[in-house]
Amino acid sequence: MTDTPPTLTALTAYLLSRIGKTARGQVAARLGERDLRFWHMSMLAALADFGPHSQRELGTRLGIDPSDVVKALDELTAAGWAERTRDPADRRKVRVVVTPEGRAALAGMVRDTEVLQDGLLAPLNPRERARLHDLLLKVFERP
Amino acid sequence: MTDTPPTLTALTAYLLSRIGKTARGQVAARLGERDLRFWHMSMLAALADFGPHSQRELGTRLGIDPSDVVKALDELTAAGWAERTRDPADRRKVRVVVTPEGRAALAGMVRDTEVLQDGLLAPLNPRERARLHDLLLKVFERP
DNA sequence: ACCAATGATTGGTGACAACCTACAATATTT
DNA sequence: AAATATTGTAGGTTGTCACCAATCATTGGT
Repeated sequence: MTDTPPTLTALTAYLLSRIGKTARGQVAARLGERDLRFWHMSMLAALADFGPHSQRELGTRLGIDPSDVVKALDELTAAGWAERTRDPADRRKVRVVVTPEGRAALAGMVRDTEVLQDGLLAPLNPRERARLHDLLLKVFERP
Repeated sequence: MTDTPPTLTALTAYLLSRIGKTARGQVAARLGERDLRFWHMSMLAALADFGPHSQRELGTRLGIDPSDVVKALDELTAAGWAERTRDPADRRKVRVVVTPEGRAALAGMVRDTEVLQDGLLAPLNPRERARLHDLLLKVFERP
C-alpha cells in the first residue's frame, strides 16, 4: 500500500529527485541539530579546498546569490569558522578565509554525512556503492 | 573556478542531493510551463497504476498531508483528469478515479520527463544508464 | 576629475512545501 | 442513544529558498 507507482519508479529522473530529496532531508536534519544549514558545509568546503575567496567568487562557485552569501558569511564569522579581511590590493573585495575551527567543524559535518550515507546506501555492497558514486560523478561533471 | 569542492563531490550523499535537485528543478520547470506541479504527475500515476483510491490512501501512499490532497485533487478534477465520487459503502470516503484524459496527460508528462532525462544523463551510455537506474532502484526500495 | 563598472551589503519579495487546527458529515463502538 | 473515531474540507502558519532593487565604497578607464 505504501508502494510507489511503477510509472514513476521507471523514470531515473524520478528516482534521482526522490532519493536526492531524502538525502538532502537527512543531511539537513543532522546538521539542523546544531543549527547548521547545507551551505554552511558547502562554503567551508569551498574555502578549505580552494583557499581564500572573495564573496563573489564564493557565490558563483556555489551558485548562490551574492546577497545570500553575505547572510551566510555573517553566521560563519559569528561562529568563528571564517574570517573576513579586506583585500589590500582591491579594497572593495573581502578576502574570506576558513579558520582552523572552521576546518574542524567541516570535518565533523563530513563525518556525520558519511555515517548517514552509510544508512542510505545500506542496500548496496561496497563495490556497488563505488559504482554508483562513479556514475553520479559522471553525470554531475557533465562535460 | 566553477568547480565544486572535492570534499563535497567525494560524498555520494552530496551528489545525490545535488543531482536530485537539478532533476527536480528541470522536471518542475517543464511541468510548470503547463501550470502543473510535481504531485499532479505523482497522483495521476498512483491512480493509473493502482486503481481508485480514497483520498487518505492517496495521501499516505504519496506521503502528502490529507489537507493538501484535497487542494491537489481540486485542480485535477477541475482539469478533468480525475473524478470524485462518494463511496456508497462508506459515504465518508471519496472514491477517486483517473479519467482517460488524465491518463493521456500523464503519458505526456512521462514523455516530457524522459526527454529531459535524456539530457541529464547525456554523459552516460545506455548500459551505464541502465546500471544507474538499477542501483538507484535498489536504494529506493530499501528492504 | 569624472564616469562607468564592480563588490559588498541591506532589506525586501514571491513561490512553495510541509504542517496544523477546526469543523462537518458519516461510521463505529459502547 | 450517546460517545468516539474517521474522512474529507477549509483556512491559515511557518520556514526556506531563490531572487531582486537600492545603496555605498572602491576601482579602473577616459
